Amino acid sequence: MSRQDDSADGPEQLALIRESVRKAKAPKAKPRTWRGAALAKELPVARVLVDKGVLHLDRYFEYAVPQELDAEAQPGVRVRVRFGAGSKNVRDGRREGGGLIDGFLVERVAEAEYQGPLAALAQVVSPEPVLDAELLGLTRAVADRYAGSLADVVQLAVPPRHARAEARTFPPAAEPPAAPEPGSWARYERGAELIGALASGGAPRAVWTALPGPEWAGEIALAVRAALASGRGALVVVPTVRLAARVDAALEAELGPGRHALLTADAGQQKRYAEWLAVRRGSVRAVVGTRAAMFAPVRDLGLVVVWDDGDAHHSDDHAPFPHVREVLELRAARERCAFLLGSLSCTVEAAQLVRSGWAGAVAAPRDEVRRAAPRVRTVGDQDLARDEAARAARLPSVAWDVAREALRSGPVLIQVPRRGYVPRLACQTCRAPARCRRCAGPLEAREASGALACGWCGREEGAWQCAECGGVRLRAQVVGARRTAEELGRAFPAVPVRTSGREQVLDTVSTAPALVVSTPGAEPVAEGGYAAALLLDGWAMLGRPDLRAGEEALRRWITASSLVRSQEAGGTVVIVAEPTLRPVQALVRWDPTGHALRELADRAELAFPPVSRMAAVSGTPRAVADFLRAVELPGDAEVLGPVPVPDTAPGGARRPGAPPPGEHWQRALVRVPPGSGTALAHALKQAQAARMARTRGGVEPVRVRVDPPDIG
DNA sequence: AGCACGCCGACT
DNA sequence: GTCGGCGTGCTC
Repeated sequence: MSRQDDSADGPEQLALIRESVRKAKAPKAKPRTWRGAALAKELPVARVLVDKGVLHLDRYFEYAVPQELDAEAQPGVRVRVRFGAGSKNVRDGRREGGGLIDGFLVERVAEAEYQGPLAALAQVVSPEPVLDAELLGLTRAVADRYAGSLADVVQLAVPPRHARAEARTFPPAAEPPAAPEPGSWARYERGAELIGALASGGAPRAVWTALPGPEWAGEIALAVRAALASGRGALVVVPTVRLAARVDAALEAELGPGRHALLTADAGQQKRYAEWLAVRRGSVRAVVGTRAAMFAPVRDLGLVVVWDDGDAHHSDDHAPFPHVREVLELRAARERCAFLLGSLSCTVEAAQLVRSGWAGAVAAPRDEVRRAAPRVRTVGDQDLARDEAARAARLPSVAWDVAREALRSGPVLIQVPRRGYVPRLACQTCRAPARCRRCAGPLEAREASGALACGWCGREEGAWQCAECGGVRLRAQVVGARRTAEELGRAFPAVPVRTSGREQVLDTVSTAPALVVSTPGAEPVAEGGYAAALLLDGWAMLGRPDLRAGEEALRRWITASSLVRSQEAGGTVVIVAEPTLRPVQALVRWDPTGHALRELADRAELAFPPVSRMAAVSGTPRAVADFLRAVELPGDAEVLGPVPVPDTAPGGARRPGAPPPGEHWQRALVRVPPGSGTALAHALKQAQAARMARTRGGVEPVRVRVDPPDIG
């Protein structure tokens, strides 16, 4: 179909197209929308990403561009269009129905691919090209990576509009700062090299194992400054608002005021959009924020940084659940910029980046690590058995002694597992998990009565006996933060006890002696460092039936322990856990990278992620079976299961994304070797799209998730 | 998701 | 004949 020249009936070029299609059927159809309205002379067709759920995965819809919108209807702008079956009702010359909905103008083209008649753009909401070519490319790559829809990813990437913020004018960006000296980066092998490469416009990729202590935030700020010095922009993503504030302060100190933006979801809509616009318009060249900031439209990006990639906050909680580390990897590759993954600990994925050669390792020499880390002492089962005091007081005497001694010189941190995090009960003697006799689900102690019951089927267990060794005693009672605080308060009556947890998080504590009871992730920073830390109930953190249990436990211990003074300054950590366990040994030796490398080797042997790529397909048994039959998987794909999905998480809480109440779902895992991840995602997306298209004839939905988080 | 279209049975 | 059931398919 060719474009008509606009001579006699110029205003109606596209209407002619309509007529040629319609001629056979309807006598005449000239929609009111176009009557008298001229169309844009150049590129009169707009491709629009319509924001309308998952119904049409990644399809663009074409609209005619009226002349008066020609100038503003540029790629990337938000538009409003009529959409819906009602707009097809043109027989009597009326064009009604089909409400106005939002969308993004993706591109302008000369000719429509769509064979039918086009409707006109109703409105350009604002001329701000929020979804420009770069961001479109990134969001599409993320959607492809996760077998998700482009519209879903765009929703994560572009914050809601706020007109007042848009009307503001933004000052031009300040001149680049001078290149920094390496400073405390000199403590790391290849640290100075990294800063030098950033400052001179290079694009190094590094996995950085940070030394314990609070310096990491300043070190990130220094890396950002180096990237800015090269005339480029920089982006830092941290897991929590609290850490964002810390890096924010470090950036302020390094760059001075007004040189960077803080992008967090907790700011109000107006502020959030204003900051985002300041970045988009190039007024601000450095950004720190929480996970949504991973899409921040930084101009001429020179460096992306992700801090503590093991923190679960880095997984978005909206479909398709992209992970900050993965998205920033994509950005580093697409925008040819530097990539810095920093952590006190080390994930298997980070180890994999180094192992594969994609990134280089930046770490301190052993003796530097030993000097900076606290001394770590373990209390294992044998110690506990010999320790009658521990029985009575629920705290081993080593811990008492260390705490008493440390309280002379400063605060002591006590880390206790969060309630609800605590997993299944285990046999006192052989530590085998206690399982339900009927369904093999995890046994739990009922909160109110203390009675034993299955976390899956609810069956009560009156007379448990270990299936492995015949033992009849269970180890269980994890003491909650409040109870621990009370007991410690009685034991040290002269010392103030403070708690930091879910409901109230303390940011800092002073150098004065105090007992600080905290759940993981909520540990306050102590000025000058804690004199000691007690990591209680270590076994509970390790008992989770999760592939990541060891890595996660180590990460939490290291995070808490790194707030403690160095060994030289007398800092001590006591951990109540078996000294033979791998993560415990890694803590004692302060070797998170070694731990991750060993875990990685195990995963490779079992063909588990990240050495393979996995996707989960869940739904009713029939839906999963139908889906698996229809999907055209790559030849090297392997299907595991399906198996029933428990609708409660360990601990009894309804897990997010659980099947609708009353339905019992199944889940299959699909696994492919490295290199076939893209093909897998593509196949899943195709099958899902085909399914959506005829979701009417009683077709039940399936949920597809690439990189499922809870493989156990 | 809505909403219209279309191909079947009960009605004025 | 025609009104209206809901199963099917489309939305530029």
